[in-house]
Amino acid sequence: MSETHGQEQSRHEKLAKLQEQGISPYPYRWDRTHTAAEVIAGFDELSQAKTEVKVAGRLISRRLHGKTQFGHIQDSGGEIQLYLRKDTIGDKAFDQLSLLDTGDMVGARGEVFRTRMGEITILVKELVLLAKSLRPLPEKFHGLKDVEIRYRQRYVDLIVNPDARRVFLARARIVSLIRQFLDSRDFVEVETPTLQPIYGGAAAEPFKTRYNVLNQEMFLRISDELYLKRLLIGGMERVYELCKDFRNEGLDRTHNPEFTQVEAYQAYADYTDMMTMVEELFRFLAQQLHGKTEVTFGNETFDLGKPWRRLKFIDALAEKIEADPLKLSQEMLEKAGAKFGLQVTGQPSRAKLLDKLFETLVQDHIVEPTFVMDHPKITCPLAKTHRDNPDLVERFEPVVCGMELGNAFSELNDPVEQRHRFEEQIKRNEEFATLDQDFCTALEYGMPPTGGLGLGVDRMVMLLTNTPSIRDVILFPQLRPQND
RNA sequence: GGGCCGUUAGCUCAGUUUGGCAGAGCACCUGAUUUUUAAUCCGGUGGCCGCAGGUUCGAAUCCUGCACGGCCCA
Repeated sequence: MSETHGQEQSRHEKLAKLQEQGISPYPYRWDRTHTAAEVIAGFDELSQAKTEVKVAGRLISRRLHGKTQFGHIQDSGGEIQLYLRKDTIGDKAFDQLSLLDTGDMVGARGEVFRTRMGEITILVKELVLLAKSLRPLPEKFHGLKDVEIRYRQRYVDLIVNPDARRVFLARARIVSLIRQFLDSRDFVEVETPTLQPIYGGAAAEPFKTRYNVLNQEMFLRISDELYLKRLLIGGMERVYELCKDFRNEGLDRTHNPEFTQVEAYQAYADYTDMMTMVEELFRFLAQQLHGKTEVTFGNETFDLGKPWRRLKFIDALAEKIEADPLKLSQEMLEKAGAKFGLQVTGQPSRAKLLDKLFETLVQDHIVEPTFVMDHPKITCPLAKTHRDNPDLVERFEPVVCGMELGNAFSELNDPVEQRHRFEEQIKRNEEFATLDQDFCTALEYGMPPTGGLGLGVDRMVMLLTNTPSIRDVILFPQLRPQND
């Protein structure tokens, strides 16, 4: 056991004294009858009938007054004040209160009343220690601000920062509302492999692992796309999956190596249907969450009730570089990149250069909800060729405040073209290009025309809760290991 | 990958410019206090100043390297 000092030492001493006195610091259960919120909501009835209530939670504050004590306990839905009197709980029990600390889990039994200052309070007849806390909590007034401790010890953050609790409750609500939205449109939720023998569905570096029994290299999925499309081939006309994807890439304000994505595929639809669905989904989420469609993110406020702006990839980029991006050679693209201060590592492909140029020159400056649409064909092997322009694909990315929220296509369902596009990608030496033979085989059985959509749930939560860092919407974000 | 900033008590922070006893508030401990609520009042405890080197009579402070975190750029 590690050495303890100061406040921790004092708590260990109290623990020992409790045990000497035959008081279990870690009893088995407590029959709670009411939550803090229920006591407050039911106050009139409870106080009138002098109903005895049993509450439980973490003791988060104490105010000692000689022969009385006040304190608050916090449970998952709120706080309630406790009032302890020596003449109510008895001399011995009152003396034993000195062995309690803020941070301890306790159960309290008593009657409800309103104090002189008007606060609903429990006059405690019995106070039971439910779990001794051996470490002091951060100070209540300034809270816990050190972001590193907040992320590394999220449990402490959740105890002391109401804002952290608010964001994660909102996240749970958003996830639930996304399911509700899709379920109500007859989408079927499915589960596809996280461990995949070949990765695909995006251009990203995968995490590699090994399945010993098969002596086979495996990958954590970077996307669910190719499995979900197999289900459309199998006759499931509307499917979705809400799960973690993994990308072996950098860490920053909008990237975590494991992140949550919802992917939905709808047979007989195209990307314009997916645009409508995105608009409806965000309108629904904002309305359900905030009671209005106006959303504020940082300094920007916009109305998710309105249709999103449509911005053609090629037009927007052409305006910035003053040339037709489709007609520029590799060398000219590299020159343009250099001109605008782009630093692309390794040997950048044409597709990557176009993407980077667009990101820097256009996407980062987009504020209002926008569908960036009709990308150059080479940037994406899985989208259907544009019905009006053979050099483009029917694809769009929802972007808000420079943040890419997802990706959607009219899904390519021509098996011959699909195989060709994969092969071309590999021939061009695109990073992380793969050819999933079984997926190509599946397509040969016939996939209906399909609209597909992937949305980054973490970023959606950021947007809808006005949280600028992805680490504040992921309970346990990735950090570098501490070495000590 | 590059630049800038941060790391001091359990927590929130001063102190670094100009080297000279390690500080405050809250928390904690002792005492007073039977309707308080950032309770109040008396007295007290608590430090690997992120880590490792260097300069100096003397380093939290100056220099070098490293770690972690944040912001910006790419």
